[in-house]
Amino acid sequence: MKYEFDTIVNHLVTSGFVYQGSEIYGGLSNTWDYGPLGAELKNNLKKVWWKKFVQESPTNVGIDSSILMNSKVWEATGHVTAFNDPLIDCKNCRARHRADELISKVHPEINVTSLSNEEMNALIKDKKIPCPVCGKSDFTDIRQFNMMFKTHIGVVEDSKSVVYLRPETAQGIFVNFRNIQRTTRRKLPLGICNIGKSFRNEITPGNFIFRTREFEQAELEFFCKPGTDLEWFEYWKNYALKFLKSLNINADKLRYRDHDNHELAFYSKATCDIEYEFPFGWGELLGVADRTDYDLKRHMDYSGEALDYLDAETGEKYVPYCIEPSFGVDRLMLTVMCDSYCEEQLEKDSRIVMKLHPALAPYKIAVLPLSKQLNEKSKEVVAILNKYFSVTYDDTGSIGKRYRRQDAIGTPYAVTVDFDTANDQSVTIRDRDTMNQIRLPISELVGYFTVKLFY
RNA sequence: GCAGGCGUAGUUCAAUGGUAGAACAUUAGCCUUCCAAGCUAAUUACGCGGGUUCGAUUCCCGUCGCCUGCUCCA
Repeated sequence: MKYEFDTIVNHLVTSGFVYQGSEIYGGLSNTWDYGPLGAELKNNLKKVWWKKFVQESPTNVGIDSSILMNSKVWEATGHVTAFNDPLIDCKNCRARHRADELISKVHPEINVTSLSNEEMNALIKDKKIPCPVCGKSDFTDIRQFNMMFKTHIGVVEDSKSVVYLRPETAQGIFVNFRNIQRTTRRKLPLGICNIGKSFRNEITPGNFIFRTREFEQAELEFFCKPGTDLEWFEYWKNYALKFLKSLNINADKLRYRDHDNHELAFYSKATCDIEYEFPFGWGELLGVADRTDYDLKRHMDYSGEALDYLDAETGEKYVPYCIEPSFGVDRLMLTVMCDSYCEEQLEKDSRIVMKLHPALAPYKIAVLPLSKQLNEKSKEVVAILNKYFSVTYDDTGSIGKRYRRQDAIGTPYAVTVDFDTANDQSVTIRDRDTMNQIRLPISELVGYFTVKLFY
């Protein structure tokens, strides 16, 4: 069943998963805040990612690196000069294009990445490359838009204190490679994980939280011996897909997409995306890239520090290659929210259910007294369960209505306290997906849910 | 950023050059006691700013935001 994107977005916004940023001031374009439910879901998502990529991995460790970095980092990586889109406007129809793409569309044999802006300008004029929209060839000169956000350290805005908000979290890992390798005493292969915010001044953000200028990444930089990189590339491609499937994401809506040579990033030897079929179409969820030894080598050049690795067994010294699976956390959010949303027709009416994996659900258990007179006993049950699980409580409206409310936010279990509870010390557990009910003693609840909610 | 469309309670929709109604939702009470029941109340809206006008939610301009396309990539 396919649902309109607007329908899903509306549900997420009205139920407390996502709010428009700065809403009371008329909003700020393409900024979003996660509400109580969204924040829980996002934390859960990061938790299971960390569990799969750090905790359960024999090779990987995790760090938390800072957003602000020495500007030389971005000179070394090439972001200051190359993380720019060469934009060009058609004077006739006013459409905006990327100059490099204009050229490669008509002349795929030309390697546009090696061209300077002046060369591209000249080429477009010489070859009379047409505008794909109106067909004329009458363009402005190329204008460079740096996609990195700039700010200043210190209260005085002089040029010496310019710093950038990182456009990717990866560099926090590369610059720490030596520290981590030394302090953990790990041998290669060694993977280093990092979750954090990145910032890109995108030209065209949109599709709700799919593309925003501030976004969160969950990245792994996996360092290995040159020559073994393609093997690891395949390994992490599979691992990433398996991870997504373990979250009950519909496998039919997931696919690999290999990058053609001409669309590879300047630092990458091979890249494969995993895409999800959103209601608005296929979109990238994560990318796995073979970054080769590009980053470490550049940092060696620019910092003058040795970042190579000594294999004590063989005596070999080399600069490791790096495989990077890079997740967009907000895109993962959007994926699980879209994927789990459904509307079910029941006998008398219908219900909205978010069939979230229990490990991801904002609330694991809703405690619902059958009557408001049972408040006291119900709150005792809450106090037992909330030591272990994220629990919510609701005593307003009919019991059926409260079940529906929990369905709509993805709560997998409801515990109902009724008039027998005081006598038999038992409660009814209602399952979100099947709507079945079982009765269980209160003393067995924690054990029961621990098993049910295990990821 | 460019082109087109849109902007009235939380949601879905009305009406109007004389400042707005409904349904659902929400909250409280009664009733009920395991899947959106009923009754009685209550809360809540013309995105923002300026202009025309005696008077603007309505007309005009600007702005902000949203949607669609160009775009792109975590």
